[in-house]
Amino acid sequence: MRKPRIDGQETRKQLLLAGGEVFAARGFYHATLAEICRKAGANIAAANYHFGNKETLYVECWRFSFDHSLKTYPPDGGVAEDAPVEERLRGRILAIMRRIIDPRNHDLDIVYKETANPTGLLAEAIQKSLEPVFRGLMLVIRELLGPRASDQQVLLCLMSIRSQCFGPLMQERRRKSGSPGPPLPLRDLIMDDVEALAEHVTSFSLAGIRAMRAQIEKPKWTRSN
Amino acid sequence: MRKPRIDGQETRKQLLLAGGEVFAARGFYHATLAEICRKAGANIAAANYHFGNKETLYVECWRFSFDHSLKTYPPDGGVAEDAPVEERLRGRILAIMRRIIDPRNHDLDIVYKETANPTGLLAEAIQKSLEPVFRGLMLVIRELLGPRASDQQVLLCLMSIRSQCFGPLMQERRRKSGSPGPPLPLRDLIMDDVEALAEHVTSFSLAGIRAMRAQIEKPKWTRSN
Amino acid sequence: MRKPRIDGQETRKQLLLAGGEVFAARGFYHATLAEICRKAGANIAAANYHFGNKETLYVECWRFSFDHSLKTYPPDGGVAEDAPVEERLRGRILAIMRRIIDPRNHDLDIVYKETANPTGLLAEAIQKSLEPVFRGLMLVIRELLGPRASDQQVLLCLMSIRSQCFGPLMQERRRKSGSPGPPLPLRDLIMDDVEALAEHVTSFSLAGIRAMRAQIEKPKWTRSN
Amino acid sequence: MRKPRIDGQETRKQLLLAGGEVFAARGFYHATLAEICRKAGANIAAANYHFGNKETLYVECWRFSFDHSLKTYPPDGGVAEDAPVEERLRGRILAIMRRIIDPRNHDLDIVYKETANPTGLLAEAIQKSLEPVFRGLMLVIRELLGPRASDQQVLLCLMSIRSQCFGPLMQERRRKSGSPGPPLPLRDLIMDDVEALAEHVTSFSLAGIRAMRAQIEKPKWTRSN
DNA sequence: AATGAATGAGCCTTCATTCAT
DNA sequence: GATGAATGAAGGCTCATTCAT
Repeated sequence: MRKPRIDGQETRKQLLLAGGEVFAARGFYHATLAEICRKAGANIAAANYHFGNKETLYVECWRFSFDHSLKTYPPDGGVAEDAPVEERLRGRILAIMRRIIDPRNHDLDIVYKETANPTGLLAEAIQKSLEPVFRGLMLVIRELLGPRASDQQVLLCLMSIRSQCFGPLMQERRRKSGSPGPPLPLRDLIMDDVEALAEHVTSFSLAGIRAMRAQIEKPKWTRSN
Repeated sequence: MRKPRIDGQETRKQLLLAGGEVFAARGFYHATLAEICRKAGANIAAANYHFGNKETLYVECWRFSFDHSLKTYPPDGGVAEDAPVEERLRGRILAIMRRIIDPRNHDLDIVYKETANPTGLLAEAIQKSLEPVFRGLMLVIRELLGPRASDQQVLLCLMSIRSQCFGPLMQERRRKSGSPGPPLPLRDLIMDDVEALAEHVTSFSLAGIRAMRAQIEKPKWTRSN
Repeated sequence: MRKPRIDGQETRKQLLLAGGEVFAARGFYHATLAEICRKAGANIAAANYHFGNKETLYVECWRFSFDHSLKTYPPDGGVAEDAPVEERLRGRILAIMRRIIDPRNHDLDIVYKETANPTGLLAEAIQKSLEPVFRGLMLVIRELLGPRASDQQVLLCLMSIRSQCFGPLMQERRRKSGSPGPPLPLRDLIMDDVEALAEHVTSFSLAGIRAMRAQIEKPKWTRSN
Repeated sequence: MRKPRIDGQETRKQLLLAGGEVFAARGFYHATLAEICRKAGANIAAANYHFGNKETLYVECWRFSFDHSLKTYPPDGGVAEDAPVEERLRGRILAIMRRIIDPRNHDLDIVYKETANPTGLLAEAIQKSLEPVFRGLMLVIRELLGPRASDQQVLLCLMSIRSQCFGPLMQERRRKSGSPGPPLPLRDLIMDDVEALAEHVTSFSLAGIRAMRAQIEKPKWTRSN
């Protein structure tokens, strides 16, 4: 009753796909090889055959998921480099949100779970792969804040935008995970229209950034006012 | 050789305190009764004796932690009801952040872990206890947005502020948990000064809200522009 | 269906006894907690409850076995300190052999298995507990060799005696372990009479030691002869 | 991408060599086919392909190792049959010890491990191949003991010599296996000079045998003394 | 009231073996 | 002839829970 092999790497790929799902849904510790292998249609020993142990499988799943994610959703959102800076900000915010919302995408879910219950196994991998994303966002923010903005001010704005992108993920995941109900009415309306959400975050943040720029460039009058 | 107990409820209280710590640090699934009981200086069977099972202990720990948290940090931040609305917003944002930062406070950590790995056990409790907090924040936002704002617009702004308050928590926790390093420089400077962070979130968000109000109240001109 | 507890430490003791048997029969790696617990009439988790892990159980079993062994068979064989040196040698040799032969004794079997497949867990324990035995034997040998014997000469004789004591153990164990048959005829006759075996080793070794002493004290004549 | 093989039997030979090493180092149960095949530069399935199962490989490895061992170290130590009997004893003792010490030789290590954890697979093979060695030694001993010695007396002396040859192996192997330190000082001095060790065992044993012969041939005077 | 002792379920991992190529 | 892939069995360990005291 051995399973016929269409491709030698097929089982491995199925394990990576199933692992991405399960690790995203449960996190490293609560995920079980049994569930992953069942979803992949493989024996429970297959995971250890292909990846040696659970930890390696975890890292490989994230890498696999991240690679696919990056291809599908380029960080610049497909907006041209010479487009207006507001457009480029909108593009980047939308790209992040689409990555988060896409149910076939698991890399950011895994990062989220990893942050909640750190294993330390993804620390390096996450930094290496997310830094470019945030660095690109930072350049856009710096451009919007003007040349006199300090590093700390740029980072504060980055935090604000970043949090608005990732924040809704928490609630969205609870909805899918079968939690009883939304904590507040109307939430679903928001979540079902990513573009509207991205539009809000963009305009909300643009206003915040412009206010900060105004304060930077006219500190005396602002105070005296 | 019985351990002296002035009050039979002392062990129970120690279990609630230790449980708050451990559930906050590890989440429901990864927390073990053994660790909780060890920290509480109690036998491993004490948890089940006092609370019946792990699940009940979990809910009780959160409730205990939340009650204490609410007393220590009233949602209005101690700002008078007749203070300017901007001050009341600043007060509420600062109150949330202080709750998060306070290392003796565990309720929001537990909520965070619960969101990452939902058990469903806290859904109702969280909603009942957090709703007043957000509802208070919503009233302030509605006041700032003006009478013509829709529910959805209020909720969008609530989401923006809420995310900016909770977002940094993720990274802050990673720092304490012994994760190697900050993903970006200067982060520590921000986290060590909660008031500065709250000030940023407040002014950043006030600008966002005001921009939205401007758009609400002058829809024609905005459109025609 | 919980097992009634006559004594709280009863299970622990049964585990130590069963562990001694199984570790002696199979060695650390091939011994299984399942077999030990079955023999002890305990659940497979009981071993981990009482000892934490297999390694600790291993060390404790050896210690338990060694303590009992040392009480039952004092290294001097019960011979008075002022008895003739030949008698003291005979007593020590007989004590070692009785320890080895006694089927209820497992400490030397465990040492033997540990030597074949070292875990490193017993290194310190063995040295601390066997050194006194061999040191006592060494003093007797030095007395027999005379004051002019070098350390190395004493150690060579110690090795000769020691090997003659332990050597037969190898074959004896094979007989009990169900190996088909003795490699040579008449072996059983020897093994069934420990006293005769000890007598042989004593007189054989005394002759060897005396010959060495003769060579030490009359080196010129021996050579010229 | 097939690995080039000049001779189809090359892999088989490499497996026998690698198996000898690993079985000698770990014994049958603790040795793994994976390690053997890795050392042999072969696929993990090669072992079962060539030998059917682990047990057959084990027996074949021992046979292979023993055949080579017997060629390299003839039991008589290369001493002529008409040499003095003491010389012939010395030759045989030295031959055994050299076989044991030679790091490329594994057959006696395998026997040692087999004795510690018997599989029963080598019982017949060992007897058939070791009996000639001990039988040769026995003839020499009988010659030294004289015509009036009983079989049992010959066997006792055989045991004494045999044990002195094999005994040090236990400690020597522990030194190589990375065990921390020698149980007694100066041991290394002894082990590093096989010839000196063999010389000691020879003269020590000759004295023992001669003493036994004296007792055999003058039983009355000895008793009356 | 409180606890030491015990247990069953479940997990990750190793390993010899087998199958299809 | 030879091997990559896959699998079932078994082992050590963790943990929430329960029992008897």
